[in-house]
Amino acid sequence: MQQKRIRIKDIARLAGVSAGTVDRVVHNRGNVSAKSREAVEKVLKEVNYRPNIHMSSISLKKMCHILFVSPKFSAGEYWDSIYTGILRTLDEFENIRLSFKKITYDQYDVYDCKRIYDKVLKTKCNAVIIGSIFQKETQDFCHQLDEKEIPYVFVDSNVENTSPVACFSSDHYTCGYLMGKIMNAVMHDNREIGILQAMRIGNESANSTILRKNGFNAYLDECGIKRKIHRIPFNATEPEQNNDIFDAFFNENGNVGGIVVLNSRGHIMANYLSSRNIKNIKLIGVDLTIPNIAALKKGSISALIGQNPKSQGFLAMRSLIEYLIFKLPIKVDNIMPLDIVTKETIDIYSEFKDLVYLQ
Amino acid sequence: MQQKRIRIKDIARLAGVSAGTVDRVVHNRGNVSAKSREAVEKVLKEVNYRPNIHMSSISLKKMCHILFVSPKFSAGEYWDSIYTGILRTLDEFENIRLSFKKITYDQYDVYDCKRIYDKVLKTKCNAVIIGSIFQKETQDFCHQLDEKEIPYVFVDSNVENTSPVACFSSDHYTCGYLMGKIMNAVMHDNREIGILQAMRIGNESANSTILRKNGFNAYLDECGIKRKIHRIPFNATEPEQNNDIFDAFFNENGNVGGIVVLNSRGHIMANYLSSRNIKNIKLIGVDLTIPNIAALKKGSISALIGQNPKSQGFLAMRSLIEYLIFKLPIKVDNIMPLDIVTKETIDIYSEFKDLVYLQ
DNA sequence: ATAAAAACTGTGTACGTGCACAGTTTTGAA
DNA sequence: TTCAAAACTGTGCACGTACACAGTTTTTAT
Repeated sequence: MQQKRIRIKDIARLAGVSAGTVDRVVHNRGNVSAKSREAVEKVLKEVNYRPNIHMSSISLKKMCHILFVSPKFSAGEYWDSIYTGILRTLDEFENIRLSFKKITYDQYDVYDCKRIYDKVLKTKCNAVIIGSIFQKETQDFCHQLDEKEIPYVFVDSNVENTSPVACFSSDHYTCGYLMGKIMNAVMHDNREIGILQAMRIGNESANSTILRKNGFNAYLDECGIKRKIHRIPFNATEPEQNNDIFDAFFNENGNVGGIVVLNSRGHIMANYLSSRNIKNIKLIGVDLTIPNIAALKKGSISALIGQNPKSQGFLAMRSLIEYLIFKLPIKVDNIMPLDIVTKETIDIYSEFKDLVYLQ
Repeated sequence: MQQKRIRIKDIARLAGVSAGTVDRVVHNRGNVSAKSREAVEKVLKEVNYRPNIHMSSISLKKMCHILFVSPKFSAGEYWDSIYTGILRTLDEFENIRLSFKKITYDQYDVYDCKRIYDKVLKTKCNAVIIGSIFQKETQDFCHQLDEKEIPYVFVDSNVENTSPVACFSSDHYTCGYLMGKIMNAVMHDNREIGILQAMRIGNESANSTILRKNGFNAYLDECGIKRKIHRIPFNATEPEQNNDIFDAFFNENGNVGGIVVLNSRGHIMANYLSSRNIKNIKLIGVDLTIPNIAALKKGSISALIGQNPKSQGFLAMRSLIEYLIFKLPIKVDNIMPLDIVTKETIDIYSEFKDLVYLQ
């Protein structure tokens, strides 16, 4: 069963070179003649060499600097969960020489994001984990990373026209599609639907919210559902203004029976409905943040979709380490599952997800 | 950030003994005076020593033999998924000296199970992963393992009055409860419900099926649902006889609108219904086996509950390694999540679960 | 043709643990 | 008191890799 593993030394012998040369080939360090390299590569292929990761870890002398760039977050929020997942991986690889830092920007201020991206580019680091909000700015950022040959990994969502080492995100379109399905299941009448989407300053780039909206509409179309759909404005930066906005909306539209919140702020609408004592409107949201869970438990949210952010962070960091340190092949596109959570399942779900990471 | 890790050597110095003595204390190998042990233990506590896992792996000389005892299985079945998970862990720890063997019994023949258990007890091994069907026999088996001080881990379900290192299973009661909830959601009329449970030879011990039934009934009770419920007999050992059994049942009970299959053989009922061209009966099943998935995709099963068997195997094996090799603290009770899968979500679910393990 | 530079190659060490073995002290029986 | 056995303790090696450094060969410039 446990046949003797092939070592660098064995490969050196088979290829008729020294261990140092094999090492140079394996790590692509240069200073190897074409003849030697070919000989070594031939043997490597023949024996399917896989380095002993324990020995690699031990012998690694270089310090590896990794940065996490993401929107600002507080405890229990979506991005905090991603961060927690990253820390979990760091804990697992505590015996490897790694330095890690997070650096955050205001997700409602594209200029702050740019500023932070520039700051990162000036920092000496070996890899970046990116939580992107602004498509175009992130593209530019990535192209500069490409130039500097700094690898990067996406969490939360992919960014087009970039070449990340890996991407860990849920399928936002399917998320919206699922929300349509659930909304249709929980609304037992023919009333109208409201869609909540954040008002963002400047041009609204193709982000997760848009994809979710497309998925939501697609479900309704496919099923031939002909409910009237309203867009409900929503102020993410100044939440205290929302009560007035919502009041105005419901004054005009009295026949709304279901609301879909396409970002993680479902609890704001939930609390509004509670405060106005409106009870017959079904609410579907995204992300198992602490306030969302509270609203779910109270019954003011009917269902939440979980995107497994902790696992995203965990896996992103792990992929990066495998790529950087262990030179292992990495799967680029990784779609995380969407969890449907209701009042009845939230407790078992929470308990479980506290302990569990997907891998 | 990366402060110098404390080594065995450092502890030896701090405790005023040699590295060998520290090693003996850490691994509980005896041959240490009370005075030395106390000194070392004091330092260990103070510095919160955690051995470098890579060095441990490298230096470990002993071969560790692990056995997996489970019901017989073929490719794509429930127990095969658990096995696949175990193999995944073995792959991850390929650099550790491990030997692994599976040994299976007929889950419908308690005598075969006993015979296999006896065989295991005669084999020299360091730990056992147990997939239990027969409660009482497994208890006896475990007590004998206890005597021989051989640690064991459960997958699929827990066994009372035993002291496993860990247990990885889903909550079968909640599974049944969920099935009740789903059944209630998909049945849009007041027709009756059928429950399928395997006829097992000899005494039917408290297994997962019974727990699921209790959960199912509990949901209906809680919601005050007053549907008539029938028990449908089911021959697991001779499936070709089931057509006649089912024919007889449906002749007598024409008003059944939903069927719950409490084991992984939902596809058998699904195929029966298809063959008789019965279309208006909703079917809920357990486990994402290949034939069950096929029936789900065809639409003859409305929903399946997944128990994450791959993750169970993966985690069980990993816990065992952490316990045996790395002397890490292990969480004993580990409840795996239940996934609700429908025709719409099966593709994304399958693709994902092929790559993903919970951890 | 010769020296210098560049390209290439081999050797040797550190990493921290598990464990074997040799060496030392304590215990206990005669 | 003596000596063997038991209990205890310290030393040193193997594990396979990454990487530094010294040494060797080839190329290039004069």
